[in-house]
Amino acid sequence: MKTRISKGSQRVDMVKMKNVRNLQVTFSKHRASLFKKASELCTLCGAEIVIVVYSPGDKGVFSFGHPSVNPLVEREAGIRELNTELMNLEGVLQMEKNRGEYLREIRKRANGLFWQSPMEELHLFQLQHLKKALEILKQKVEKEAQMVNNNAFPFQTLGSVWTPSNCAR
Amino acid sequence: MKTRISKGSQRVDMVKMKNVRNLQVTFSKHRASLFKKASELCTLCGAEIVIVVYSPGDKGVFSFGHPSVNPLVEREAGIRELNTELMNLEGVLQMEKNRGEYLREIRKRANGLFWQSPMEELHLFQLQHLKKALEILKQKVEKEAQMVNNNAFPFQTLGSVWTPSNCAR
DNA sequence: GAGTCTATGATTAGCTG
DNA sequence: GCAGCTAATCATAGACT
Repeated sequence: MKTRISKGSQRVDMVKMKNVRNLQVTFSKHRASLFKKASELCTLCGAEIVIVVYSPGDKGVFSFGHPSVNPLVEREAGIRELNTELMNLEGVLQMEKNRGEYLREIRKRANGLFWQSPMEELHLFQLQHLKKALEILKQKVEKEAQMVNNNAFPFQTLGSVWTPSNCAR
Repeated sequence: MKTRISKGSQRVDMVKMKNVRNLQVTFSKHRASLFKKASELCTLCGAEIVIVVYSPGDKGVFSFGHPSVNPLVEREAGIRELNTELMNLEGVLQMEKNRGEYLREIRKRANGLFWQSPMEELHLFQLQHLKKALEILKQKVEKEAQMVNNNAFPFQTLGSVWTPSNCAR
């Protein structure tokens, strides 16, 4: 309660904001009020809102979602699955290459008569598996886009669900 | 300016809100103030924010993004690409099936000696193309997640970028 | 849909604990 | 990081244009 130079100037001199401590406090307060405003809008008008906030300096990620949605987690899961699928596809490619080499080698030595093996069926099975995985992945991405999870809980507010290392920024 | 019964009650009796007209007005006002608060938070603290709002009754989708991001459009594009890839894969599968039938048929009639054709190489090329497409798709999803576009424009506020039909909710 | 107006109450920056 | 404080500013429901 002493030497309050410019009390209550509020949004007038917001641009300066040099002090780090004050910046952090201001960020937290504004973030809280932003999420509060969002929840007001949800309950008031029945709207559905998703908010993702990257803190200054990329120290953390905060998200708000109603009626459901942890978009970060879901998206992260989607990326991980895409990576898995790519590795699967890589394996299929490698097998295909090996098989090609193998075939070429066999063809060099003997002509035909080695084609009773169920290689084609195995290969077909793998492609079908890959296709199924991609379809599931597609469904998840679509579900993420639609955001219809009708979660029972009114709001979700998550702080720093990603560590900066995972965030990869 | 006449018979103002309960002026200024503000957030006390927000729960009722029966009138449809007032609901619409309130939604617009609150949405505007929400985006304003978000932009304040951006400029104040250097945060990066993405907001997606589904209007009550699913009449439209509104989004706010800083420093870039039209997450809806990008995600929609991603889904469309996934669909394309799935159709490609479907085609590969069909070719694989046909090829299997063809091989089996040939094997029944003659033993070997038909394996000079470049079928394996063709097949390999298709898989490589598919893999490349998936990698590009993966990059886009990751880029979407990272949201580092360093757009020159300070803010983006988009109203109803999806029509309800495309929104598919 | 989007402004305008007005009284009222919420919000907030900077500070302390 | 959170909570409380205080004075100054802002936001907003409802009505009208």
